[in-house]
Amino acid sequence: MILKIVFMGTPDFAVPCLKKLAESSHEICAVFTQPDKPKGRGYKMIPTPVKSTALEYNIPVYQPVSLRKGDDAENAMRILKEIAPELIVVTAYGQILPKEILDLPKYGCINIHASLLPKYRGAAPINWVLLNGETETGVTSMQMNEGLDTGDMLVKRAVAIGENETYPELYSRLSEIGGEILMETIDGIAKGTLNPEKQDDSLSSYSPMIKKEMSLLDFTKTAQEVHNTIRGVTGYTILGGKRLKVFSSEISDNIALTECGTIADSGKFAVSCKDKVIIFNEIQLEGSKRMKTADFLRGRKITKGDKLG
RNA sequence: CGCGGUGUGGAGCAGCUAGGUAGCUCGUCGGGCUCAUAACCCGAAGGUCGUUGGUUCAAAUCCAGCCGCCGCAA
Repeated sequence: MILKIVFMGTPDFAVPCLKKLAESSHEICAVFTQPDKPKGRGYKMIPTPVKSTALEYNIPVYQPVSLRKGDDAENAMRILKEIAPELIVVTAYGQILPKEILDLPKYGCINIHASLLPKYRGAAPINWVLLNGETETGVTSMQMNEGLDTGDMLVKRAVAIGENETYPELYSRLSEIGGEILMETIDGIAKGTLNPEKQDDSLSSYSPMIKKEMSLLDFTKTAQEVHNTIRGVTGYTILGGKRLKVFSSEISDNIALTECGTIADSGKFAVSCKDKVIIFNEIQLEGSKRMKTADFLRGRKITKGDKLG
């Protein structure tokens, strides 16, 4: 069965889903994505990843400012009614759909969410899973309702998280899985083989948006907590008055602890936390590019006892 | 025109403020030491100093434009 589908999504995470759809036999009538915004240095206008992908496949793109109010919302509603999709697929779109849209397609709207629902509902599940040091996460598809990630679950797949796995790595893995889950879900809808499962609200948790202050490393915390911050939101600290981003790290059991926030081993860029020493593996100093710490240390000497932060 | 940093042999950096022989830590190659080594010693190769133009007797260094990379902000 070939379905008429409208796709809604914005960031990289949604791209594998869109690609799978575009390469399937289904008819992708339109893509909705957030408006282009001035971004980056010099406020250049950058199209969203989903927009770029849609254009590659010659799918019409719509970018309403809002789906809930204003002229844009009315236009969007008119367009959607005209298209009359049988299914709307939403992945990390960044807008809340009004009930009118949820009820429009014959098969309703489905959403791909990067967590094992009902845990980690909300905007930033991947970050929070890492911040909390979870060892397992996954991707869930659901039949959307008016709540935030509260719809009935359709297909779910769990994956193990690596000890040192970082946000970009997990993000990319889960986005690929998202594409697979989506196709399974659509197959299930077409064949009528799905068994929607209600979410148990008593087990639910919520993952709010990430604030940038959360990335600042606090070496008075345990090494595991610092490590999880680096993994979850890419940590940063201050070295010689400059911002130092830390992209990846590992915890060491062999290096002797020194005062919190000081260099414990200058040959490895090891920093003491509350209980153990953490080793930075990949860093970037403000104004410079991202590099392995081994490379960094060739040009910039640090001394045991130097203080960060 | 949002603010700022940066571009030097294969890697990471110093040198630029007060123009005048290209330096450091590594890597690579050759040799030595060693039972042996990622360790140590000796030696070698490798750079139009991002690019274009300007000032100058002379520019990596001063001036202007362009390109690339990056931090902040959004």
